Amino acid sequence: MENLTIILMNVQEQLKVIQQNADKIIGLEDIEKRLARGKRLRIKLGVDPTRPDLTFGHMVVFNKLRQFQDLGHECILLIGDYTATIGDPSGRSDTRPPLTPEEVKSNAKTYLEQAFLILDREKTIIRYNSEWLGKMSFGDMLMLTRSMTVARMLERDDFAKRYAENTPISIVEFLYPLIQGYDSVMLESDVELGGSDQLFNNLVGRKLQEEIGQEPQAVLTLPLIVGLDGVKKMSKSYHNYIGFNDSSKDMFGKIMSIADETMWVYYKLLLLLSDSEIAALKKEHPMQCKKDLAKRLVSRFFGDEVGKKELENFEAVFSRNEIPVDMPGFSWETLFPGKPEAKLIDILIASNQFATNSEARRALEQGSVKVNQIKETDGFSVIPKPERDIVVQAGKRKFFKIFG
RNA sequence: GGUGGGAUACUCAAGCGGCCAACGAGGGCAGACUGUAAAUCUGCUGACAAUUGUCUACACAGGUUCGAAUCCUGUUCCCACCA
Repeated sequence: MENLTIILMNVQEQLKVIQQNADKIIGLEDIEKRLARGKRLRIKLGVDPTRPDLTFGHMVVFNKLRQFQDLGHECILLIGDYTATIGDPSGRSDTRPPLTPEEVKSNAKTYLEQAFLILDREKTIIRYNSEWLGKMSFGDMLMLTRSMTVARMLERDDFAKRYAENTPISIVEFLYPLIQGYDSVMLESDVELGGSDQLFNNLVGRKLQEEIGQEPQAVLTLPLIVGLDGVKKMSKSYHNYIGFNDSSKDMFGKIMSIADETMWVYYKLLLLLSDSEIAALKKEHPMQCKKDLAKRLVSRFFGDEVGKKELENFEAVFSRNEIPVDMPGFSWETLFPGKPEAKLIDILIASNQFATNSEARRALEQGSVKVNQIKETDGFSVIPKPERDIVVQAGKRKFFKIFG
């Protein structure tokens, strides 16, 4: 079945798919040669299970792996479980504590659950680098370090920068690219995927394979996607990300909050639209395009029904200033058992929608609170136990309902 | 191993004995304006408290003082330079 796909699609057609959205491809001719002789390519994507929450940044790379899957190639998702238990030192900002094997295992599990929202579960081969790294001796490791020089390491952009700025670089960090490269040797991969920041590391794999006499892997990097701020790359540490685990409402809202320019990038990298398709979209009203983007992406993760629902919700709340179709609700009796009335401030606090009481107070002071669509600034105004539902709103995002 | 420098709220970064819950910038939140945004302008941004009150905070532990983020002592961690 898979082989059939390969036969049906000729080399040039495949190369076109493979090259779509690629940032850099090192060894394109190697890919072409292997395809020409009918080889089923082995694709490697290494993932780091220290942070199990996937963002749309990961989606760009997963999309590419998915494309390879659809072409019928052999796709390996390599979980860096061994490396995670050592601790990833790359954090200039925060040092990540090494994880225990149990943590790694459970992280990997949640990671995979999310990854399969994009990947084809049936066609994904899962491997763990502890399979071989766990068996390596110190001597083996020393052998490996012979293939790399300090000067070459310092070619890597971020190392060079940090060295110049006197920011510390730990020796383990020098070891990481080697370890990653060794993974490629063990897997005998034909192509390694990664974000554009992984170029150097992935090239180390290519080099090691060559030294050992394997056919060197090609390296295909994908652009890093820009985050919600429209400036920095999407990353959890910048708090500018959209996560696979976000609620459908948050996902929709976050997408709507991106800048217009960012939207086209998302169309291209996340939905894989072609340039001509995007050019056509640009003729439409940007707001319409953005709503459509949000709806399509939310549908991708939550299904068409939810996508449609969130669109309606958004239009109601933001375009028509209405209340959303669904929101959290509390019954009066659970909040104020036996009480015939309550102060507005106490209602806000009891609803648990505010991180602190002060925050609730501030919302009132700033005039963002509405009760049944009517603005309220006095926290001490008394609300009687309602006969019918009342809707409380704070800002554009917080809504909740109290039923009597 | 030696010498110097540093540790302040989400981040960066002032403050160097009272006027400090702590300048300023970024971020976040809210309001105005808009096409959802972006940009712009304005306000808020430790907690608790029915206005000006209390508590907790400036690495940690003590001390000096009427009073300390600010001075002293010790501890921990970080950085640079020299070995």
